[in-house]
Amino acid sequence: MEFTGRKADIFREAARLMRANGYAGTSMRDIASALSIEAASLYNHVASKEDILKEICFSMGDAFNRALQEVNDIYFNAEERLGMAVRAHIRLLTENLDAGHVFLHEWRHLGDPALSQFKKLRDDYEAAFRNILRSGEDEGVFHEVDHKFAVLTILSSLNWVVEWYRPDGGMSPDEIAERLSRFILTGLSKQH
Amino acid sequence: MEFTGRKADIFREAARLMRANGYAGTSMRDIASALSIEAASLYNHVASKEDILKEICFSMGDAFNRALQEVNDIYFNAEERLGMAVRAHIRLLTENLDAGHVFLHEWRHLGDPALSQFKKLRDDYEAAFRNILRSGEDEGVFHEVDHKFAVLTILSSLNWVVEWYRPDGGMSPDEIAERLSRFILTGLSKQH
DNA sequence: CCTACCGATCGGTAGG
DNA sequence: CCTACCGATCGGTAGG
Repeated sequence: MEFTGRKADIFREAARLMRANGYAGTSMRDIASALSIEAASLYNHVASKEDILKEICFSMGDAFNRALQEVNDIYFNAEERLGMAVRAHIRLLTENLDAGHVFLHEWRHLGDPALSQFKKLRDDYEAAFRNILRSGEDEGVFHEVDHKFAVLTILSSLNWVVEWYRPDGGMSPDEIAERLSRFILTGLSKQH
Repeated sequence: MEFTGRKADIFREAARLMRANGYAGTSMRDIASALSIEAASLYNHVASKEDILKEICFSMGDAFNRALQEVNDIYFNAEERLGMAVRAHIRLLTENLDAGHVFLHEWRHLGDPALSQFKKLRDDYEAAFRNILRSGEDEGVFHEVDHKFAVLTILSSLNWVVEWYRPDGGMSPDEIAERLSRFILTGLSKQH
């Protein structure tokens, strides 16, 4: 996240607490207490609790879209672009585990119009991903599949990383991305 | 879920509300109101709010383990067993979308000792799934992969179904299971 | 960034 | 299953 100073502190601690206890389970007093200030002082930096959620969700959503845009702007073949997209996705999630979790699960606490904007951001991302699958078919290297279904399945296996990834575990983010790419491309079976 | 009468009503409405608003975002008054009774009346049927969460999480966890046990008890080859396990998993989730969502995401609000018991239930399930992959390698039909990593990836793509499945959508649960099995086995690529 | 405070709502209990 | 209620905590504001 591109924030600095006090605001960054607030978003960081809020994301950490909301990941652990959910949006409704995290009070403004919890966030303030983590920063050793009073709850009322938070309102000098943010307008409301939902404002904090908005900033976290949209900063992550923007980062995902920018990263995928970059991958799709350069010319590479579909398999290379898939690998790059997977790596970028895994890097963003593993470098922002707390905000990533909030982005993936707590957005449902947004109210309109933020909720609709957020869904659009997510739809854009999925569309850019489908784009890669279509290229792969055009190049004759990917099976013809239901793009919507395939992208949801692929993203689900990427997103679950926030549930089990540990920075001090045995695998680096790029190693995880590499294995996921291979799995997405070739599957489990030897004979098909 | 195997409950009947008033208790079943409570669990059903609680799961629906907790899926939409999270555990902390669902009050006992919300649940009572959905049943047109007073909050205090709920305590004639359940001991506490956490008690409701416990029942939902454990009834789903038990159902998943029983289903997978059944698959593994019958003799079939690994590829058949994988297909049956996937189908059973998708059926359970799509038939219990609300409870499934709570099972997958709200368990973190459990306190010990329930939390530890729940994690054990989940670990048992993952172990039974790894069992299938090991059989597949022994039979020489599956690639040798990191079982822990592979099972997490497979389950993630199955679990994401609760996020996008709509009963009135175009795909039946068994159709979804069929496509997921194929994807898990063969992946996207034509040449590998 | 703080003190002091608002009305609303929370999980839960007593007693019937 | 209800009325009546408890102490605690909630998001947020006024005013400095």
